[in-house]
Amino acid sequence: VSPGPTGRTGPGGPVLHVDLDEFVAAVEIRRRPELAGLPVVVGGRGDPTERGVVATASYAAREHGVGSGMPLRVAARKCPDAVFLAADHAAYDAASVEVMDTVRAMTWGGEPVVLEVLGWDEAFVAPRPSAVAAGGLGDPVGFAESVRAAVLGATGLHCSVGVGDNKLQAKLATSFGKPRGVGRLVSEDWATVMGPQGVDALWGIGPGWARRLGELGIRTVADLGAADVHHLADVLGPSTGPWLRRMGRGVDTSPVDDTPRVAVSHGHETTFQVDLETLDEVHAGLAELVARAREDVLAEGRAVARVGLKIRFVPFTTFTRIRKLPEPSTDAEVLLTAAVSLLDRVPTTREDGSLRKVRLLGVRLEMTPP
DNA sequence: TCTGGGGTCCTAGGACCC
DNA sequence: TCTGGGGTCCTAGGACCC
Repeated sequence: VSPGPTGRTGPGGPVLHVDLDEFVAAVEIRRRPELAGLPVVVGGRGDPTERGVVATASYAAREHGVGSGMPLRVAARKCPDAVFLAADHAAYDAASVEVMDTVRAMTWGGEPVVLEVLGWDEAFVAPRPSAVAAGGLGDPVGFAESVRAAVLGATGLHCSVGVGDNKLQAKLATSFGKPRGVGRLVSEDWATVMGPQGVDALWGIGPGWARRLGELGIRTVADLGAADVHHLADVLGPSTGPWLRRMGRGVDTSPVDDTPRVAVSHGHETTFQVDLETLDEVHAGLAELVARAREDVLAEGRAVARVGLKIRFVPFTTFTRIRKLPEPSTDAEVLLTAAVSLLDRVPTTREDGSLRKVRLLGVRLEMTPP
């Protein structure tokens, strides 16, 4: 793992968004070539009769209507011949490092690129400000093609690349390039390409915001860009309102920033294959989750400031509770005691005093700043 | 055929203090 | 004769993303 030199770009230069094609499925197919072209579904423990959902489906599986977030049982009904696999996080971590190291080693305009990693399979890429100022970057689309070729050559994995004048545009452009291609969306095309689309086509606007905006009569990206900013701020918040309007106009001034992310929290949660029915089982479940989350925190040499509990009862009623510790701690007993104590703030019993059936438990440990 | 798991950020509202 | 106005800390939960 070789972190690149720290840099960030200002507005002005081109921005690329690199997104691996069917990443998780592609990693599985790479090590098992006999799966190529077959419907492959990764999720849960790889058993479609269990509780779990699809994490990634190969393009062949998507042709059968299988998509991420879908219950595995549904996927098995839609595509009985699919190969179901358990998620192998370590393999995806390793493949991701291969890809990111490959891109990070590239130069653009004679200088190392700035690479901002977003997750396993996505990154923003920009030229350094000094390279922008010096000119001679060449055609960004040509550079995007060279990124695709480099990643494929070094890792055997295909990706798509978006080219834009900022991160928002580049991110959206990638979908125009998928799969195995380059898409382009720049400011001068914004109104034509994005204006007529629904607001939920934007990155960061999901069903919730789309519904709230719809109640204000704002349905398209063009509507959003033309909305009154004071009204949006009043109704949606002083920070969210203006942010939404800027998005409607294709404006995004956030830099591509390769400063390593500092984790805020670590957590684990489990949906049980069989609902828990006793308090002993719940305590044992919490002990397991606390232990796993604590290992992640210790691996970073950090301490825990707040302990969070998530509990989902049958059928699907979910509560979250969180508590600040009197002082930061990594002590296993302290963390577990805090997690268990949060159960007292949740309605855990039915009218007859018996425990409600527990479908999911989760623990989240929020850390002090490093 | 019921609805994962890992995260981040934002907002609202209550408590508390001056 | 109704109960100011900030500011900060804390928690619950919504919303979104991969």
